[in-house]
Amino acid sequence: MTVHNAEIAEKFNHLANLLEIEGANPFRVRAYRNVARIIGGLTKNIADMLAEGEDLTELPGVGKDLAEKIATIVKTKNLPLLKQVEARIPAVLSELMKIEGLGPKRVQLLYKKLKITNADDLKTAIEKGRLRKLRGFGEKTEQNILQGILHRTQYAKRMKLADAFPIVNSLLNYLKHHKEIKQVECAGSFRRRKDTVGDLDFLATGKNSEKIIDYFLGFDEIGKVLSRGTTRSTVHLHSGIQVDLRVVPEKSYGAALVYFTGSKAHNIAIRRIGVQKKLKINEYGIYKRNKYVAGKTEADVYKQINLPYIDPELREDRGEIEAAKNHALPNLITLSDIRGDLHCHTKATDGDSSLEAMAKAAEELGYEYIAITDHSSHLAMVHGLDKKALIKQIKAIDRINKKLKKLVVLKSIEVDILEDGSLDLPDDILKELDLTVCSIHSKFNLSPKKQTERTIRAMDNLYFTILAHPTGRLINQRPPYLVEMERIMMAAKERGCILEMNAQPERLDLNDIHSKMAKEKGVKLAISTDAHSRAQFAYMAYGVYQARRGWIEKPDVINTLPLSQLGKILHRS
DNA sequence: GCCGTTTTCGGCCCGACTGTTTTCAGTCG
Repeated sequence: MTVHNAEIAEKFNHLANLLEIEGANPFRVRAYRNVARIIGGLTKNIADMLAEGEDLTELPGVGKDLAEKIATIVKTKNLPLLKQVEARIPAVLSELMKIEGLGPKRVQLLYKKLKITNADDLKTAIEKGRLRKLRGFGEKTEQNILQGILHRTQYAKRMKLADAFPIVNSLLNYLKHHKEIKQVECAGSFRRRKDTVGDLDFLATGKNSEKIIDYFLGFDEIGKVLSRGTTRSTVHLHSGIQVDLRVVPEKSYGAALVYFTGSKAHNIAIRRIGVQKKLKINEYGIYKRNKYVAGKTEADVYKQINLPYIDPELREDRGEIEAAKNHALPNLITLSDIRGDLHCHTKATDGDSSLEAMAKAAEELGYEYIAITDHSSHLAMVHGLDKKALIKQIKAIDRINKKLKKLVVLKSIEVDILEDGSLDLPDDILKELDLTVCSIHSKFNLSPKKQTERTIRAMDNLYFTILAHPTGRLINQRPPYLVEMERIMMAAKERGCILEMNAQPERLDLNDIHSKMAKEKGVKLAISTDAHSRAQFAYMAYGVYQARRGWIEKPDVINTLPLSQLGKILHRS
């Protein structure tokens, strides 16, 4: 079994944490964190790259030493240096660093002086008043750490992007009502449209920053104020979500927006370019010999370092800066490019709305087509359709298409891929459909090899069109099932099959990295909502966000095509 | 540990806020 990129990245992150606690050279620690991030964002398997004889030192931030360490992990599944460090200090200290208010220095002190290695020990020590005897620790710090432990046990998970939207909108509405505030935006991973969001970073401009901070602290959803300065404040909402507000002058808005949108790695990369050009870049602007030269808009900031504007979704230091330098940034897909939805359900199985209601809603959205894809009978708990029921639905669609003027309803099914790779309905009925959406809903625990071969066997069926939610993950609920994604993509490409970017907020499957991988391999995508009600057609936005994070452009996505061209893609053979 | 239009050595992004301090370390983003 080959080592996954994520496992390699995890080893380096863990190593970085432990070395940081030991007080190692911070730049060496950063080098390990950096390589973890680079590997985590790769669209190729490191193991495959090595097998093909690629030189890993070509990767940014990877030199001779790291290339050797990576090769050792791939060969032996072990990192000897990590073993050595773990022999010196307990591996679990890495976990303590995740508690708010605890960094490497404090964790080191707690371990050295009080032999504390976990949150339970720490809580006991605080309750017995042992912490405040340490130099640099006082009563307040004790209480803050205690709160940090509590907060972490209650709100360990990042929220789904879709869950952030209503909170962001309500706070934006509140802030926009203050006359001192000129501009306000939610930046951070929310603005990069990452699939999950940790805390929310708001940015506002205005002259009287203290008044603005005061007003912010009057927001009625605020539970606890963690910090409060003249230009910045951090709070927890009643819901447990952390919100930061930063106030800067208007001329700094662009620079601050770049800074607060991140990612951190992207910021470091552009500041480094600044250093090369003898420019200092911070959240207030770009400075040449301490003189302000730009910062009002984001485009101004990028222009000063000779780069075009980079869309927030791309700002992960995953090649966007290189692409910007070469004028090769993607022209990202937008919601208005979408002409139809190729995956949705009706009352016939587990949807909430009738066929007619779904068609009407799609027409109101201005779509040219939708595919009705109810479940097949193998999914018994939703009363999936058998052949007879599907024939009945086909006839109903024929009747409704006669009535519709602007929209065409395509006949389809979300057909289960069975354990042996066969489809859950016979070919003689599948051939009557315009397309099929094929998915795995059982046997998630097969070995990666078996799961992959199951999927590829299914694609061998000439009536297989789209592979739905290719990894089956449910954010915060179920990990992706293990498949060899590169093999699946190559198989899809050879056979003319499409991969789905499922837009349900808890799925977003393919993820961003897999989307980018699909694009690089030339595999076409369908962005589909899997709507189970009329309202869920709106999830298309989340699918498009995720696709944008995966560098996807309009031509990569089949449901940007007019119906006349779509048919050619859907029919294989 | 990485890296090179000042460099193969000596740098490495930059600033706000808190708490425990008497001038600053630690943490966070």
